[in-house]
Parts: sequence; C-alpha cells; structure tokens
Amino acid sequence: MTATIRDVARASGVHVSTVSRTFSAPHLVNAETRNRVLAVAEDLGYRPNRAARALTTGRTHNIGLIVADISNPFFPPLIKAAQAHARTRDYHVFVADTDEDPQVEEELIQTLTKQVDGVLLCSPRLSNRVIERLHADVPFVVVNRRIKGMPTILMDVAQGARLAIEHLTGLGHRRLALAAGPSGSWTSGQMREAAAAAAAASGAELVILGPNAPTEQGGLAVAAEVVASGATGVLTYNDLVAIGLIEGLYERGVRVPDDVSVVGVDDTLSGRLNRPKLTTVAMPTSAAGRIAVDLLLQSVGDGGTSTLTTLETRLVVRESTGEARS
Amino acid sequence: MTATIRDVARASGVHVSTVSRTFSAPHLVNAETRNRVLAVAEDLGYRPNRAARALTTGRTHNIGLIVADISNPFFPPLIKAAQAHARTRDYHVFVADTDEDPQVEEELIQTLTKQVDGVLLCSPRLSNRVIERLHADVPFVVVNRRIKGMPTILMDVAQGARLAIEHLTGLGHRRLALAAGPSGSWTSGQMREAAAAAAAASGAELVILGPNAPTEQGGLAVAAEVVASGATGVLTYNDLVAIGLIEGLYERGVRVPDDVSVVGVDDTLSGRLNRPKLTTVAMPTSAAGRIAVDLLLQSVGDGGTSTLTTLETRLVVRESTGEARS
DNA sequence: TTGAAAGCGCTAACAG
DNA sequence: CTGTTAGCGCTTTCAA
Repeated sequence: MTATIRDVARASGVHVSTVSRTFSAPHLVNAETRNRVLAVAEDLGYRPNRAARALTTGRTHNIGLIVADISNPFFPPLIKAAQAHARTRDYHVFVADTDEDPQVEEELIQTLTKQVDGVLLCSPRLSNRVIERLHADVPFVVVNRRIKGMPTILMDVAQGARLAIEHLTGLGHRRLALAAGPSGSWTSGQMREAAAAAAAASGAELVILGPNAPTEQGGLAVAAEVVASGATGVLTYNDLVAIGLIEGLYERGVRVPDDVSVVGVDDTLSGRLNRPKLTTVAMPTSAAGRIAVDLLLQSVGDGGTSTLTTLETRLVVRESTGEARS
Repeated sequence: MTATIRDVARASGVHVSTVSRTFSAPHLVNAETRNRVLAVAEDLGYRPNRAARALTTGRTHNIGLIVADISNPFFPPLIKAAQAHARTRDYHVFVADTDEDPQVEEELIQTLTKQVDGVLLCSPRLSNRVIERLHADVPFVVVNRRIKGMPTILMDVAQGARLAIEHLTGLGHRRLALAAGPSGSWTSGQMREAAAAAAAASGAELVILGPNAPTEQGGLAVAAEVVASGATGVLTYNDLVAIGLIEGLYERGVRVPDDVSVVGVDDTLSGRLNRPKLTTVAMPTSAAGRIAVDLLLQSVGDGGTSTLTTLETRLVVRESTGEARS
C-alpha cells in the first residue's frame, strides 16, 4: 500500500541506498539526483518508515511520557512543554496514562521501551526497586521522585510551603492549618515538614489535617475540621483541595478571604478561574517538562549521568488570602 | 544490551524460529521445549521487540490518539476510556497533542502512521481533504467531525445546542448570543446552525459572536461583545469559554445568572467547580472513547467500514442560568 | 515438532 | 557521488 524506499529507487532509477541517503544525509548526494529522488518520492507519497529506520540506527526519535492521571490538571502544562520542546529537537512524545496503577505503569514502560529512546516518568507509582530494574532497558528521567542513580527533577515543594506559611503569618494569621495530601505522597511529606518548621519559626500554631484525597472532594470533606480548628489561614495540598475547601467553607457561611485565607498549590487553570481567584504556590511545570526532555535526550546520547535538578516554586498572591481580622 | 531472540535461541539450544513460535504461537511448540525456552527467556529478561515484530506482521498493537489540546478538560475522560478499553484488547494507546496547529497535526499523523495500526482523530483541525489523503496510509476513526467514507463518532452537538437554546428561551430570554468556537471546528459549525434554527423556532433573536479560541481566554475576550449585543442568554462553544466569559462579565459588573444566563458545553470538572456552577450540555465522552477504539480495531481488521455513530447529549442545569428579568 | 531460508524497510560501512 | 553487501529483530513459508 504505502510506497517503500524500493519503490522510490526503482521509479527514479537509482539504488535504494541513494534514496536512503537523500533522506538521512542529503549533503552526500548529488543535487540533481537528490531533486529527482525527492520529486519521485513526493509523487509516490513516500515517507521513511521510522520504525524500520530505528531497527538499524537504534534511534526511534520518540520519547515516552508516563503520567499517573492525565486528568489531573497539574500534568497538561508539563506534557505540552515537553512535546513542544521535543519537537524542536526533532523528537515526538507519546503520552500514556497509567490510571494510578503500578501494574499498568510497568506494562506501559515495557511496551514503550523498544519504541522510544527514553521515558519520562512523572510522579511514578512504581517502587524504586522496580524502576531501577526497568532502567536497565531504557533511559529514564524521573519527575517528582528522588531515585538515586537517575536523572531527577524535583520541584521545591518545601520552599513553596515555606513561602505560603510566611505569606499567611505576614498577613497576621497566628492559627494555621495544613490540609495535607494522601499518605503515600512524597510531596505531601515535604509540605508537612516545611510548613511545621516555617510556622514554628514565625511563632504561629499549625494543625495538620488529613490525609485527604487530592481532589475537590477531599477539600470539601475537610472543611468541617478546618472550621473546628479555629484556623484563619490554611495551606492545602493542591488547588483542587483548596477549591473544594472554599466551597465547603462557603456552605458553612465562612467567607474566603474575609474570615479565612486559603492557599493552594500547583497554580492550575481551575485555580485561576475560581472565584475568589486562588492564591497559590506555582509549580514550574513547563520548565520541568522542557528540562526533562533535555536531560533525557542527553542521557540518550551519553548513557545517562545522574543529575538532580531542583526547580524553585513561586507564590502567586491572588484573592483567596487577606489580612487577619484583629 | 537487551536480549534478543537470538540470545535466547543460543542459550536454550534451539533455532530462533522456535523461540519466535514460543511467543507468537505457543501451541505449535512442544511443551517441554516451550518451558525451557520460556525459562531461559525469563532468565535473560527477554522481551519480544514489538517494533521489529511489526515489521513482518504489519501489526504494532498500538493505536494513536490525537487531540488538539490535552489541557482542554474535555479530552481526558475520552482518553482514559480509550486507553482502558484498548488494554482489554491487548492494545496500547499513544496520545499526542497538536497544540491546535493543523501543521503539527499532519506531521504527528505521519509520524504515528507507521508505528500504530490506526489513529483516533479527536476534533481534528485539519481539512477534510488532507484527512482523506492521509487516510490512504492508516485507518482512522474520527470523533467530532463528519467525514464521508470514514468511521465517525459524533456527539450530537446540534441536539445539545437545541436543548440549551430551548432552556434559555424557556426561562424567558428573547435576546440570545452564541459565543462560537474556532473556525476550523466542525462542532462549532453544527452549533451555529442548530442554535439559529432553535432560536428562530422560539421567536428569539440570536447573534453569533466569534470565532473565539476554545479557551478561557476566548471567553474573556468575547465578554465585551456579549455586553454590547444586549443578549441576556448566551450559549458558549464549551465550558472553558463559558467560565472565561463569566469572569469577563463579572469584571464589567454584569452578574451571572442575575443579569445574564450562560450555558456551557462539555460538562467538565472545571464547570462543576466554578462559581456559579455551570449549566452545561454534557457530552458522552467516555462512551465515545470506548466506541472509538472498537471501531478502530474493527477497521484495522476488515479494512474499514464507514459507520456513523451518533451519541446523545444531555442538558445539566446548574446555577449559571436563571429566569430573564421582566 | 523443529530447522533453514527469505524477507519486512531501512541504514551503514566499504568499494569503486 | 553511487552501488554493493550485510544486517537490525523478528515472523513465516517450506521442508525435513
């Protein structure tokens, strides 16, 4: 059905290797010949078969990107940045969703292994041990998880939590709460520690509420506890939780930011669209996507150095926080 | 590095073809031999190279899924449903984002063509002509666009638009606006026609505003025109536009639903979390994802029958619409 | 039930 | 600058 290199060779009266060169090393072929081949190829609708090419070159020019849940608004910016950046390097990105299932994740990695030159693991759910084993077959770059011996990109959640707490105490809030994330989350652990330390340093009280589901439901559910705690400043695991919490407070007649200030994490679209607009800790997701691709292509080239890249976070003050009432 | 079929053959003292059969047609090989081969393979960590296999069989057992914008919350449920369903058929799904760019879309399809057995085109931005040309090289299933000769899944946007307009006129709104989508969008065209017809049938006026970007920015930008039009009931291209529009109206001191009623389309999470909660036309996205995979695998098998599947939509009334003020 | 041989579409030395 | 040859990892006749 589709034209192959041989069809083009035949139709243009040259050997297949000349056709091959026309596409993979054009400068090595006579301009005249090249143009003829190109014309014939165009005419036949010929496209080099990248999979076949990969068989001999060992380079597919594809990279895989694995996420736990594509519908988590945290991921799309990272994915888009990775795709866009990869394209400038003549690479294509295939995204796959593991549905939060480690088994699916492993299977997906195995499948991808031979069809891509490297894999970007974003917030993996697999154990370090399994990841290390799989790593023998394909280069990895890991985002949001520290695994020794692998290029890793971390977003500095601890710093973000600190910024948020300082923002809150700066506004005069003395009684704070943290609506923590799921118990298995590395990120949530980081937040707890950093928030506790920052609160202590400012002489404020901090109660930790949770674990909570990392969703709007989780936020809705924790609202009662927040009210009961008497906190006037709350840091949440992510924007979704913040939005749910604000909704829950609202239903109880508690106004944000008039009565209680709320800070989210991630700076997702949902947060920007919420009313009140969320004050939130922005994660450098796009940068992470770009850098991840660079690291990956680099380790595809040289076999993989283990780098740890930590990206700073940033506090975006919008409407969900305000001064404590005296 | 990775073990090949030859390594396994050597290590287990059989010919490569026997190893091959062990994996692709186990029943054709002696149980004893098979077990030995399997053991050795396991031991060597051998995995058949699917790309190489595809070279001879012509089946990659992958399908491609192309979307215009992965961060549009409309897509994730469709993607997840497609992935989950494909897995039950022993297929994997590779997702790619075109960034709303027809050129990128074409390039992506070309790349994918040889690495997958078929492609799911979701809300393509490419012209029918180009799609038809590309179709010569790989089976397609198209979602949200009618192209003759191709298996197509349509969500009945026309019906949805009708429901929305009738809802609005039923609330007493006589002056309506449609915030249309991008010019390349088939869906947007459907909405225009159906909305115009429904408005006329109810004796209401309808102005069409746009084209607009299918995003929150698009909604924000069209707010001024909506105000200028004097419309009190607005149907938008999708939830994102609705949310942006509500924000834009709010900034101009126009209240929703008190002054103006707004209806979105898609029933996304963002819409459910927005305040006011969006009245919206719910699209059967998960069903579309599942059915799309079935159709695609079917046409991979038999060469592709052209089926038209139309899925019904449903109006979800929430808080962004209310009675017209007399 | 297994082996031998050919070939999928392409690239990569090596000659010429 | 171009043709020859060999081979990437795998499947698939065809014989044995």
